[in-house]
Amino acid sequence: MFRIGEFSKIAQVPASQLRYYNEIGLFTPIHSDRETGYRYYSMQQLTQLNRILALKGLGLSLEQVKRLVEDEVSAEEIRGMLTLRKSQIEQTLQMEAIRLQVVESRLQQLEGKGQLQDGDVILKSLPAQLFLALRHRYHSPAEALAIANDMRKIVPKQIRTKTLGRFAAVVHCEQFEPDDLDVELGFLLNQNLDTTVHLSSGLEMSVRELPPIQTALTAMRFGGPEKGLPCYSAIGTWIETNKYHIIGPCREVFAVPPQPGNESEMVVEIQHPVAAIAT
Amino acid sequence: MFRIGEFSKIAQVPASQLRYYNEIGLFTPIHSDRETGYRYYSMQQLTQLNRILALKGLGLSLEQVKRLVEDEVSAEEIRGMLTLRKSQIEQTLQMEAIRLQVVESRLQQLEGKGQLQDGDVILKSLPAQLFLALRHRYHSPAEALAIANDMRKIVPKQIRTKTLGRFAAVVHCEQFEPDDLDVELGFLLNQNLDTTVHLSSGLEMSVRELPPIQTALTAMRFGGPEKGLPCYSAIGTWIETNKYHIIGPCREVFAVPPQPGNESEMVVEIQHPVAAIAT
DNA sequence: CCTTGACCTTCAAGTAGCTTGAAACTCTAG
DNA sequence: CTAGAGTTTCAAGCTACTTGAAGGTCAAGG
Repeated sequence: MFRIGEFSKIAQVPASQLRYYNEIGLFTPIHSDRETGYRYYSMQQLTQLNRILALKGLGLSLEQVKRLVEDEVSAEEIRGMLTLRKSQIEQTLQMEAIRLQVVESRLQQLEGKGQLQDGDVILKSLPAQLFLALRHRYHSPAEALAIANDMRKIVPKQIRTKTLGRFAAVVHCEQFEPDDLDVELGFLLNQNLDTTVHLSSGLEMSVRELPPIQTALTAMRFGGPEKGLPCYSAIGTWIETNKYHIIGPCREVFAVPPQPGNESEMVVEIQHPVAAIAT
Repeated sequence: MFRIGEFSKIAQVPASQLRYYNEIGLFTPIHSDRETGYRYYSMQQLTQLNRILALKGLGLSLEQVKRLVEDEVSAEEIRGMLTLRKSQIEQTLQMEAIRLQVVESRLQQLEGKGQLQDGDVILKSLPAQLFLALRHRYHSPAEALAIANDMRKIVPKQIRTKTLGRFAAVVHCEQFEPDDLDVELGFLLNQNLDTTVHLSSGLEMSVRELPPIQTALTAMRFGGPEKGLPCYSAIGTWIETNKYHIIGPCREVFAVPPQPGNESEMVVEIQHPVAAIAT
């Protein structure tokens, strides 16, 4: 039998942690002196402690570890816990990889420019997104606006509010030509859907997945498209000075959609997928 | 100007979080009503909030984010922060990858056996380890023991206690033959060292790195090598039933080294690198 | 036998980044 | 004027511990 200090040295675990595990009932000393309160551990307990630490090392919570070592758990449940944990790890792995990318972009940006904050352009990484939308060629901005209004009237009646995200646009045409606009309009979704939505014009919206964007350059536009110039020029300047290039269609996500009556109150996030030019 | 609820919907950030950011002075509403305490935000603040969320998304602490957006920070410092963060991410990436491996091993083990706990054999993953050691062929266990005792007397005098880890052995010989033991004896290290240590026999210990073991099968031995049989047989059984194989030399790490006088009190962790047999 | 110092005890508070809840106040539509 | 939605502050809770204070215990040396 060893007192807590010696046992902690042998097990390479801080004594405070052993006390804590005792407190929450995860790992109990083999004997506690009634009079003095001293905890006593035996070498045989090392095995149990190691098992606990191994399970904890997989990233399970102490509550889960406790259930596992107390063995009130079927093989089925264990499999469930581990499979869940596995997918969690896979997810963090992905996310961390993206973070690394963004951090690297930021560092590169620093090299070129010496500061982090350039006007109101922000570097982000965007996950994949479900999108209930219609891609169409419009011959005037007004035509597009009409369809958009139609969508914003019809869609919320057919889809649960919870499922429905923000209104957004993907701009497929390379340049802005007012009489030939190739734009995909629709709603971002929070869950998958298996429906299509028919508009009054007979056109049909369907669901597809927008791919993730590892590095997006974003800017906020307050007001209608006429306010867009400063944003686009800020993004353009950024791209030029930092030696990036655009690698996909631009997205516009409406934080505050245009309300009939005061269209100029809208707020839009402009998202441009970019990448550093290989050097 | 928007009240907190509406702003939180637009920004997609819970109101509680906005209140918290206000409390810690990270993101302050543009106006607070003196009488009612109501917080009011403006659309223009979306940009700032987005910047904050982007930096936080890189995994920086709110304290760090605060310093960055308050802009009391030089480009040099930013670079430092980001480079640090980058290496942290790289590290977690590595660790998570290993966790994933171990979880997968565990799951495979479940497939084969239907339970997690097999005697006292535990699955671990071990990081790379510095090792101050001497590899030598011994012609009897007693000879090895003598060298070990020599090491345990001489080394602690020359190396700081803080640097010195546990006493350990790597068993390079495939089978146990008492008159031809190829064993590497020495101390695990907590920091790198640039010295060699001369033993009284004239032999010399030097530092090398033990490679990491992604999946190790470990068992605890309480007592001398004569107590080893149950451990090795438990490990062997485990390997057989779970269709694994051994992929490297076995290690023995001394949690409680043999004390002259009561050698039988020793506690040793046996570590066997293994991998699932490809199916 | 007593003291000294190492070791142990419990209890409380602190960590990060929030979330949840309670009790009370404010605003807006009908 | 009132109901109900929205807001406020304050407190506590979450995880897995760590740190510190105040005080009790133990073994060795004088």
